[in-house]
Amino acid sequence: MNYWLFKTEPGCFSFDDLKARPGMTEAWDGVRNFQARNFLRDTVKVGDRVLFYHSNIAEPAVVGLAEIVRPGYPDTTALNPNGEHFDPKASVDKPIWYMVDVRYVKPLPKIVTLERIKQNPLLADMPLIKRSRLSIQPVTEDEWQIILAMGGTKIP
DNA sequence: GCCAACGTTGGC
DNA sequence: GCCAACGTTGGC
Repeated sequence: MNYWLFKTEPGCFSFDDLKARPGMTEAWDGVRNFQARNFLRDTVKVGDRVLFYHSNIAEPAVVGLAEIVRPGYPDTTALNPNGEHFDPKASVDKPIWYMVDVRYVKPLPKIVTLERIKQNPLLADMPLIKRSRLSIQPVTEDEWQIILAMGGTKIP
């Protein structure tokens, strides 16, 4: 069991967007960073837990929990020349980019803002603090427990 | 909207 | 393979 933090811009795809599809899963596509790609392709497994983080807004925060329901598979949005995630170097044989499928689990009763995370010395090693641009980040079990506690919930 | 951080590209 | 230029991310 691994824990992750997935970042998204809510104007593009928000936690409510995921919630709005009850019983369905969503493909986490469009990741175009090699380190994040490696996590999606090699490390993310079915059943892994995900902190859903909203970035690039006035109050960036972990807002809810999700779960991996399908491990890494080729991101076909890279093959669509009309899509915004098109990569001319990608092909069916060499997809380059990967995505996973996630499902909505539940919101945090109290969102955990970046500000609160930065104030907690136990969370100082999170990539969110020092490598804020990485969009798929591993989270330790301790960090997971702390953030859930700060969010007013327990392991789902 | 600004700008620092930093990942990627491409010339050499 | 180095490194300057460039583009993007994301907090503020």
